[in-house]
Amino acid sequence: MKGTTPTMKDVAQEAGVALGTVSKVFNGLPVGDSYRIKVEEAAKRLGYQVNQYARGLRSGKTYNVAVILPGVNHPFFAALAQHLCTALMQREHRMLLYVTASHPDAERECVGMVRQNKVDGVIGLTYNPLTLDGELPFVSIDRCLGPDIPCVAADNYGGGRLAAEKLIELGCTRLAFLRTGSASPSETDKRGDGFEMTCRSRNIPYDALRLNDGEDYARFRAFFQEHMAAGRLDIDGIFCSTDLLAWQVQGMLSELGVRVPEDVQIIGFDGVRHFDQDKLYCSTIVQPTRKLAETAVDLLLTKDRSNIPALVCLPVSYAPGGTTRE
Amino acid sequence: MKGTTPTMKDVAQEAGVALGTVSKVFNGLPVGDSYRIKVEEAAKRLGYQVNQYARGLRSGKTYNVAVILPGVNHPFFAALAQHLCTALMQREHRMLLYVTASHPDAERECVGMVRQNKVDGVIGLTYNPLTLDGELPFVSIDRCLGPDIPCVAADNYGGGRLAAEKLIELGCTRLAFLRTGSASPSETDKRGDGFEMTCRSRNIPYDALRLNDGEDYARFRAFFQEHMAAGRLDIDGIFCSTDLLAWQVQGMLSELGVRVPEDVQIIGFDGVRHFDQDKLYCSTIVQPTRKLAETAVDLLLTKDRSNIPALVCLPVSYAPGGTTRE
DNA sequence: TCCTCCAGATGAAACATTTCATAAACCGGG
DNA sequence: CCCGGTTTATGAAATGTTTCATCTGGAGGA
Repeated sequence: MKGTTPTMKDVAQEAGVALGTVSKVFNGLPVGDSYRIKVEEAAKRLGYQVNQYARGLRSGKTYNVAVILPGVNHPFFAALAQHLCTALMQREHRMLLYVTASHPDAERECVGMVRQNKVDGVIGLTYNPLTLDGELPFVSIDRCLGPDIPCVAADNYGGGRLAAEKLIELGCTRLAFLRTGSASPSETDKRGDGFEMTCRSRNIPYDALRLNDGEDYARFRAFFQEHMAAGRLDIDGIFCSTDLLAWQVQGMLSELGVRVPEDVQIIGFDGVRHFDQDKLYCSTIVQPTRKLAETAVDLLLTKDRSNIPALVCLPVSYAPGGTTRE
Repeated sequence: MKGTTPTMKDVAQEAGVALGTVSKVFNGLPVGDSYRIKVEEAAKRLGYQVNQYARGLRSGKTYNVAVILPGVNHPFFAALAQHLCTALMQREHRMLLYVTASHPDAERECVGMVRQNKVDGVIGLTYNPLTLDGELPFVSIDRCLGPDIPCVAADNYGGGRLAAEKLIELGCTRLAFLRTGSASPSETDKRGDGFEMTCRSRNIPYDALRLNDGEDYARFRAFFQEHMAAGRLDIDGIFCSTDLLAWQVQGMLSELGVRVPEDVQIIGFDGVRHFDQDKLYCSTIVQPTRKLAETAVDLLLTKDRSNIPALVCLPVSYAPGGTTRE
């Protein structure tokens, strides 16, 4: 017992081999079997663990990955964070989590800390393109930031189509698409685009109401009141760009005395759940959160960074959650 | 432009000073003002950032902290994670997040990774005592693990008392305490203890139903049915050990045709909110999540580890959330 | 003018690893 | 048994810090 944590040199001495040999064993490089065994046994005897900081210093590989999220309070981000963490750990990496609260300043600050910390790569769901200039492998989740930044996202367009198809299938004849401005500009729009395309091709009348950044939810309320002119809502199917919005719309409608799903059916987007339980907030288009996380990690850790797809689009699915007639 | 990231040596050269002087500047050690300025300007010119791995290797200080949580899906844990992250970043540390899903195996695995990663300390909300043997500074959140492990927790006992007092104040005459077995054994019990003490001292009749690990929620349903013998519920105030439970109890009661808060008032515990919005799930005893996180971080980063309090107990508060008459 | 001190700057050594040029070991074939 | 050729182990150099023993310059006293 030396009282101090054992080093590779100690292991080499204990095993009676050279320092470099021990290094190779712990990096999976080819080593003669007899040597490998000697080293492994010596390491176990001493309780040796690789010092990640020395490794990081010398080789640049640090085995940890920075994850930048707007927050972890929202269940979609929370699920993402959780799956990213487990996916990374399965691949022997650690997750360095930065939360930005969506402030560009905070995001910039994170980039500084990320660079300072010398991580192997960054997985981010951010608003600004994060000026990493290709210094570091970067994978974006749910936001296409540029041609040379790989992005993994749910099939937002297809999800929009699916929502429209479901509502029509469930008997709706007059639809609406509601969207908040706080979400990213490009991706959430695709949900609306898919929705509108389907409505048009099926010849179903619809309204689309997009809130700009900073605008109040009051506009939604006004929208509903307009459509209640005849005493009852003249819309019977609503697609909301997020479950959060769908949840709030439910509140507004119940205040107005409109019943869900009897009078109007609502479909949200995300597939988030109450607590970590099963219950959905509403009928919804479910994002494949786990698959998103795993794909992002795989993409990031791919050795050959020359031919990486610019966009991986994962399929979504429909799940009834009480705000539709099925 | 050298094409490679600048090192301290580069900064020293650029500033025309010695290597050690640059080091001192970046560690806040005393340096002559003229030197300090020269170094800071040179560093800015080169865009220099301290290499944390070299620093960690040499000095043992790594400026990152491991945070071990059962999960990040539950809004209470999510809020905790978020506040821990910001509190750490404010103190120039990074958060290495490990999620365990409450499996002892996963927790053990985390300890290994933590040790291997050479972090400055660990903040954990875990089930098992995490055999760190005082190797590393450790702060436990919400669970008292032992005499030499500092713990920061909400005032669970006081919260239980507060819940009982509120219900009584709001006119309840027959109370119940419900608790799930999945939460930690000791801490959640304190909530019940406080509740029962107050009921007893105020001479209010009450039932207490504690679910053991693995037992089904069906027992709660059975409990309610028993108490509906007279056609209507003979209990008019319920205290649930968590908001999650309160939420599910609401569902059961609405199935039974019991109205909340007209027939029975419910108070939960945690103070978690829908998404990251304001809306509470129920009337509740609010945990000071942010304060918990900040205290844990401060405790962990305290230099002088000799006289650290074994338990810091933070005050809770009551917040009406629709399941009480105020 | 010279000597003594002292605050403060200096740079070599150490930290634990990876990598690479070199050396040793091994294996067949003549 | 020896000799090329190939495979595999070796250990010194290098990575970017911090630390500490040493050195320097300047002020103050005689």
